[in-house]
Amino acid sequence: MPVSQSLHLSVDCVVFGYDNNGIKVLLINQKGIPSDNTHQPLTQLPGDLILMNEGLQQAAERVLFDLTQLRGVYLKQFHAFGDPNRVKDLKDRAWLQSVRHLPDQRVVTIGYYGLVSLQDFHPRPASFARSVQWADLGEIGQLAYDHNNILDQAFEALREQMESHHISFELLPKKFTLTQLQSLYEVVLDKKFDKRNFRKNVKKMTHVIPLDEKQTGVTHKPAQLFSYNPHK
Amino acid sequence: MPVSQSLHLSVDCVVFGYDNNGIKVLLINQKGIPSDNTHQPLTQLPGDLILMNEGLQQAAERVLFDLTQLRGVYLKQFHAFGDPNRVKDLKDRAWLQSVRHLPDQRVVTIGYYGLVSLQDFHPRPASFARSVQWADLGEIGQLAYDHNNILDQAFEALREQMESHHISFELLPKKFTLTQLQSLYEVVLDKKFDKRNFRKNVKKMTHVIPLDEKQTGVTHKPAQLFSYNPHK
DNA sequence: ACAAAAGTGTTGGAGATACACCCATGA
DNA sequence: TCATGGGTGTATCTCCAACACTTTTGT
Repeated sequence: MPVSQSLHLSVDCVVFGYDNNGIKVLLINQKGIPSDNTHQPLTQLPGDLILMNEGLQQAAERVLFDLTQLRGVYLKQFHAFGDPNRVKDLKDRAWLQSVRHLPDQRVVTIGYYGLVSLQDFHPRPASFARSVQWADLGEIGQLAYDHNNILDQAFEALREQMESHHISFELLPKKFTLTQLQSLYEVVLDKKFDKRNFRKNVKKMTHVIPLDEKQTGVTHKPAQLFSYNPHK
Repeated sequence: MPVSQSLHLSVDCVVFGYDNNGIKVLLINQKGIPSDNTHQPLTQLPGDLILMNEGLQQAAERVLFDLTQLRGVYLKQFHAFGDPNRVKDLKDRAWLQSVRHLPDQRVVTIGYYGLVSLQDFHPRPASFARSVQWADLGEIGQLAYDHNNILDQAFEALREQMESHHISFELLPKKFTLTQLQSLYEVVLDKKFDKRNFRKNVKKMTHVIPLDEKQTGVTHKPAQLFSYNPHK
């Protein structure tokens, strides 16, 4: 019986970055392969094989760090992708042959997504990432493997989480103004909200707590900062 | 680098069964091991290793069929479980040694859940299942591996799906009365609904369509049957 | 004093909730 | 004819959406 004796398992991280100009995604560019000029280095999500003794969540965090040096991003599992041919595409062959011992092996991957404030997280490439970029969600070209699909489903998951108001506040910046929170909602859900109504709703959420602290360095009335208490 | 060269991947199916008396779960009892009287056959969710050339969804459907002979159950992926020690518990060792070539190997599993009407689906044990049972959700003892945990999370996923009204109607019986639908909601969400209000809401759902058909064989006014159109 | 974003209440309407009686069937 | 669940409408209330001006700070 041909069971899953030899199957690779990976994690892929879809890290959304947020500032006042919209939503971006963290992508890495593969290193070129020195002795191969047929290889077009592709862009992909940060992801790699898991190690034998680490948990899945742990693997996602490690892989994200290994490739982009980001730490402390809250990652949430959203889906496993296991099409037997998901890494068999021609465009991906040269690269896989250069980085894997068994490049033809089937790879099942577990997708994680996260959301960070662009001001707080500054990725730097490492390992097999030649470079790292925050790419605009609207302007993503072809990615390696089935990563366009993974990205779409990750964004869908993020959106659903916000819509259902089951917000993991782990996904949000630690300190924020209500205007920032509102425009995050607006850009993710692609909807406008009324400022006063939005604030009324936030005040009902007992896990959103006002701090004794104000914005500084702004050229207008400084806003109150808020934080969240995940244990509520 | 110790990568995931040798790692097993499985699927586990959490099939909830519904009739007017509440929610049940489909469990299988492991066969005894002839030459081993230290082995206590355990109860577990239907699940097994995936094959090399099948997709994950396909694997879930096949495994469910192999063990319980059920076909046509709509299964939805909800989470991957990958704790490195999830199959290392003492209680599971004897069994794994009897069924696996590499019993000590790490196993990552993808969880699927489904919901069926108890009247329409009659499982029969096959493969390594000695017997099959619909167990009452409130009365589940210790299961093999981390299956108690998987079960809890599956029920949580089902509940969330119903709460958010993103109901996959694939999960519901093909033909149903509004009272049946209501009491399904009630038993899953553990809440009572008002009959008239519930019906008003259902009438707004354009994918719930009334049939020209009535209940038969009941000792009271026969109810109209409804179905759903998933393409709406 | 001006620019720029922060902050704040009220009202009308839609949608949710509460509630009780007649109907069709099989025994 | 009786027992059983099926099926229906209305009044109230709650919650959500719409809406505009004053406040605080830096320059």
